[in-house]
Amino acid sequence: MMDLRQLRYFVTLGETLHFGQAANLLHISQPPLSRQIAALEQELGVTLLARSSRHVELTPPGARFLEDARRILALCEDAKEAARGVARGEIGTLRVGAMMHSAMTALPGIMRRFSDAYPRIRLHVREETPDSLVRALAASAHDIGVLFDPGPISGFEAAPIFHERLVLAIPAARAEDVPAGFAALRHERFIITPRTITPILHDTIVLYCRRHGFEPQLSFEVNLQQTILQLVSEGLGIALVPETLRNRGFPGVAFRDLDASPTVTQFAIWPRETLNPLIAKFIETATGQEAMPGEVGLRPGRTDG
Amino acid sequence: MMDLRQLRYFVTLGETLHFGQAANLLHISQPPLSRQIAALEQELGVTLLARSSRHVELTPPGARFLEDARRILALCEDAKEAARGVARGEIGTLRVGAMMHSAMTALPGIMRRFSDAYPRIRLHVREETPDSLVRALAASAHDIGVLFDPGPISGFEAAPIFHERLVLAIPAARAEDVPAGFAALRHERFIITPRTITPILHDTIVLYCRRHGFEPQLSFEVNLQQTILQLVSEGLGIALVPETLRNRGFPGVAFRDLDASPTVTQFAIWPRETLNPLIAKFIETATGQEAMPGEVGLRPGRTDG
DNA sequence: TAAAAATACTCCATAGGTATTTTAT
DNA sequence: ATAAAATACCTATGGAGTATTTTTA
Repeated sequence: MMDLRQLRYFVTLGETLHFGQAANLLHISQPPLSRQIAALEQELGVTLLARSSRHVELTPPGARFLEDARRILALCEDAKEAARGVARGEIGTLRVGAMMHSAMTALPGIMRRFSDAYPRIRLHVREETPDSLVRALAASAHDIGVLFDPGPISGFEAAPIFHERLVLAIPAARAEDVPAGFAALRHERFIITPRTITPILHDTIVLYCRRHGFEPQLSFEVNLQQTILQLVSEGLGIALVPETLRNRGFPGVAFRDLDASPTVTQFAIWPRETLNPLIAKFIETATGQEAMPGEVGLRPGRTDG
Repeated sequence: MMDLRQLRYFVTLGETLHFGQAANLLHISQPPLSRQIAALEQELGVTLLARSSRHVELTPPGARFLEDARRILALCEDAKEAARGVARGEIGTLRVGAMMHSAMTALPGIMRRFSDAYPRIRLHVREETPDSLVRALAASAHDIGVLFDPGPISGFEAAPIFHERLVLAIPAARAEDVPAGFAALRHERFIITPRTITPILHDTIVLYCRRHGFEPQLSFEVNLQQTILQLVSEGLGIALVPETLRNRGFPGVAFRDLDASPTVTQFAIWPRETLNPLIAKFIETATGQEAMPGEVGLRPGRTDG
C-alpha cells in the first residue's frame, strides 16, 4: 500500500537523482531506498526513474508523479497546520443560529467586531424561529445560539449580549383613540410570544401589566416579533415589542414609549462542554469581556428602569 | 511520522464515528485503530475526536482534518492514475523543439491532427535556431526535434515528415534583370545555410548548381530561412529557399520556380532510447503511419522531381 | 450494567542495516 | 576499474492481534 514515506523518499530522490545522496539526506542507507522506490514503482505499475550505474533520471510518468508527490506532501503539512490552527481557534467556521430579530439587532455589530478581530474565521449565521432554534442547538446544528432569554437549558451556558427597552406597539389606525396611560390598556388584547420559548420576555410583559394594576388579556401567541407587528397593524391587538423594531418602522403600526421601560435581553448560548475555542472568542467579542466558561451563568432579563 | 494509513483509518472513522465499525470496514481489529488515531492526534497535537463510551464525534479541528485527509487520499489516487496515464501515453506533455521555419510549415498541420487525436496531451513547441536546437536535443531539453535534415546524430532516430520544393529567391529590384535559365546564375552570390547544421539541404543546393554546370559562389551563411530572405531583399545575393516561404510573401523578394525542382525534407528526430510513449504517437501523427522505432532511419532529402 | 474505547502484552511483518553482487561507463 | 544501484540476509521497530480493563450513559 502506498505510503507517505515512499513519497518522501521519491521526492528526495527526484531532487538528487542519486540513490546514495538521497539516502544520506533521508538518513537511511541506500538499499532500503532502492527497495522503497521499487515497491512504489511496482504498485504504480510504472517506471518512475531510468537508472544506470552512472546516471539516474526521471521518466515522463516519474516527472509527473514527482510534481504530484510534492503537492501531496505539502498538502499533508498544510492539513496538519490547519488542524492545529482550528484547535487554537485561529481559523475555522463558527455556526451561529439566531432568531430573526437577533440577526437584525444584536448580531450585526458583533459580527463586524468579530470578523475584524478574527478575519480568518468564517461566520455562518442561520436565522431561525426561536422554537426551531432551541431544537437545532440541542442537535448541535449550531455552535452558538442567539435568542431571547431561553430559560435554563441543561448542558448549555448563556451570556447576555444585548439589552433593549420595550415599547408599546398599537395599530396606527387607532393611534388617536388609545389613551395615554398604560393602565388604560387593561381591556386591550395583547399579542405575545409563547412562555415556553421566551419565558422571561413573556413574564416581563405580564409583570409590567400587573404593576399597572391589571392582568393582560393574552389573545394571540406567535413566535416572531415581525409577526406581532403584522398582527398589530391589522388591528388584532397591541403588544410590547423591542425598541429596535420601532426604528425600522412598520406600516400601520404606531409606537409609544413606556414609563419605567421594561427591558428584554438577548443571550448567546452554547454547549457547556465544548472543545471549540471559537465559541469563547465569540462570547468575548459579544460581551466585550473575557468569557469564563462555568462562571457566566443564566441571568434573568432585567425588568428595572 | 504521519502516514497515509493513519489518514485512511481516520477517514473511515470519521465516516462511521464508531471505532468498532470502522475497524471492521478496515479489516483490522479495534485496538490498533484506537492506537493509530491516538498516534495521529499526538503528532498533530490536536484532539480529532471527542470520545465517550457511547458516542464519538468529530471536534472542529477533526472535521477540518477529515476534509483535508479525504482530499489528500483522493490526490494520491489521482497521482497514481496520472502516472499510469503518462506511462500509457494518454496524458502528459510533449516538448517539441523546432526550427522557426518548421513551426510555420510542417508543424501546424501535425499539431492540429495530434491534439485532435490526443486532446489530453499538451504540446510545448519551442522555436529555436537549427544549431541551438541540435544542442538542446542532445541535452534532452526537448522530447522531439523538428528540423531540416540534420544528418545522422548518434543515439537519435529520425523520420521525414514534410517535403517542400525549393524555389529561387532573388531581389525584387533585380527581378527584371536576372535571366531565366538557372545556368545563367553562375556569377551570382548565393546565401545558404551552414553545411554543419543542415548538410543535406546544403548539399542539395550545391548539387543542383553543379547539375546546371557551375559551382555556386557561397558568399553568406546564415541559420534561418527568414534571414536569407532578408539578405536577398537587401540585394546581398540570391538563394534557393523552401517553396512555402513564397506563399507567405516577403517584401523586396521575388520568387521563381525551378525546373526539375529540388526538394528539401524536414525531419522529426528523437532519442533512440526513450520510455516516452508520446514520441511514437507524435511520429505516427506526423508521418501518417505507424512509427516503428529502429526501423525508421535517416533518409536523405530527395533531389528528384 | 452493558456497550464501546483504551490498555497490556504478544507476535510477526516489514523497514532498515550490513555485506556483497551486478552493471554500465 | 570503478562508481553506483540491486540483491541477499539479518535485525529490530512497530503495527496488528487477543485478552482485559476502564469508562459513561
